[in-house]
Amino acid sequence: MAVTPKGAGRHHHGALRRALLDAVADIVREAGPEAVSLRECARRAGVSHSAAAPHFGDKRGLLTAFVTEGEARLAATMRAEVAALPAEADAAARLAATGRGYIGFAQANPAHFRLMFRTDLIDRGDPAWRAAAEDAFAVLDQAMAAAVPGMDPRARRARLALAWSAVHGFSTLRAEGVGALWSPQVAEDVVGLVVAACVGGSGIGRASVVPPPRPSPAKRGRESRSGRGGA
Amino acid sequence: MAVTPKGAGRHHHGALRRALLDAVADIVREAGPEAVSLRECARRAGVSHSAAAPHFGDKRGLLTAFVTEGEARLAATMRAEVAALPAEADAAARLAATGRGYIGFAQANPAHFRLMFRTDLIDRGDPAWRAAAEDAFAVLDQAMAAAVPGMDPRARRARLALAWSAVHGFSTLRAEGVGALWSPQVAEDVVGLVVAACVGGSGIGRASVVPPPRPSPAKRGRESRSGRGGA
DNA sequence: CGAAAAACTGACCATTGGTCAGATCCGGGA
DNA sequence: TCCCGGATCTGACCAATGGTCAGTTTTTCG
Repeated sequence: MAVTPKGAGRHHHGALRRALLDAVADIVREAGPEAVSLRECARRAGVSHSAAAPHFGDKRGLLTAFVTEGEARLAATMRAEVAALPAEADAAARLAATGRGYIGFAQANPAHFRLMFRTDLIDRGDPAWRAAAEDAFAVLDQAMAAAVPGMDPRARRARLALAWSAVHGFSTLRAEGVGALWSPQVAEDVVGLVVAACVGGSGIGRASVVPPPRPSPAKRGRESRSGRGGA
Repeated sequence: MAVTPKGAGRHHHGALRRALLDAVADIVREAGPEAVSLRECARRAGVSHSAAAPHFGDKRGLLTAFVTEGEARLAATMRAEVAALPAEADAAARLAATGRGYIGFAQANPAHFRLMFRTDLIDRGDPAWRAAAEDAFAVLDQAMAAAVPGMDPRARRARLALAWSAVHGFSTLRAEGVGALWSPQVAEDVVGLVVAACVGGSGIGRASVVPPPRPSPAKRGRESRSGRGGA
């Protein structure tokens, strides 16, 4: 259908849907999730504020579509972090990479991340959102399943909850501006501790964790890629 | 009402400040943090919406005062959980109790808890809020310090970040309605895992942790036995 | 070509937070 | 006693927001 150059253009404005979503992204990036208003989005897209209704229904619909893209990007970030691992990386290392991906996404897109968990602003019944959220969760779930194979359900669920809670809590506190003293190094250490707590007692092969509580100076594994310090 | 038995009343309304804060608490409890509006609070207190200004300045001031009380109650809840421990409880058990207190407060007051971390709605420069927040943090900080004495700074900070992130993430996801499948048992298990990860190897005296991942020796089979997407 | 369908506009409404002049009440002086 | 200063509160205004609706414009299709 339609030989219109952009594909979806009807009025003199093409792809309004995309333009509105981009406007949301801009506003969120510039001024935080609270600054997003239907009218400002429409203003930036050059249309009247009523023009969004045919595409998204209401503000909640617009924001739901926006955070749905966020879920997809979160899942992609986690998968990319795993894919960047050397081929011989074991399941624990892949679980750690998944956690780094989660935290990394939240750090790179703090406002977007915050909006993704504002359940009052999004429609959690939306099928597209639900699918995207479940897919993102599946990345973590499968990484955990691979890291602790054959674990009994209760223990496995506890570890899944721990891992998700830890990376989510870390990301949330950081995005919200609390605990500003936390550096990327701390993030790395937290992920290491989580993986260690999930896959076994203390010393796993790869996940070089911060040393155990003995004051004696144990060999602290040289961490891989956490070059940048301080924040 | 009441001819101001106490000393703070001037107009025909006594303690307006307290009445407004109580109104906030009611609204938050009944309809969530987003439903709080200056006008509705004033309506419930029986005054015009401008009456709040002399007491709180603006809406942000009112909410800041409200969440300041929340920080105090959070700290009190954590301390109470520790105090309920038998006298012979060790530092690890006290750390676990602190974590349970954090999660318990969030579960008992989900909307209040959510509001406490809406940094866009509160004034984080407010001295009273700052003091209350630091006091609440100190509870966790001191419990951790007692649990891992003599640990080097980096390792200690990583464990502090892990503990705070885990209990905060768990509480947030729960208050936000995500991960609804998580039971109190899961909360207990998560706290146990966190404490174990912080204080050392695996088995702490009191914190009954879920069993470690040693199900059976040689098994390398299906790892990708897909998990369920958490709704 | 013409009609139906969809996108979009502009106006209207209720509600919100903030501000302001002025009314009201309190306490402390003359 | 009378009256004034200061704080409290009211009612009115304002700008902005989200939602709705009738109507206009554009596209698509019969």
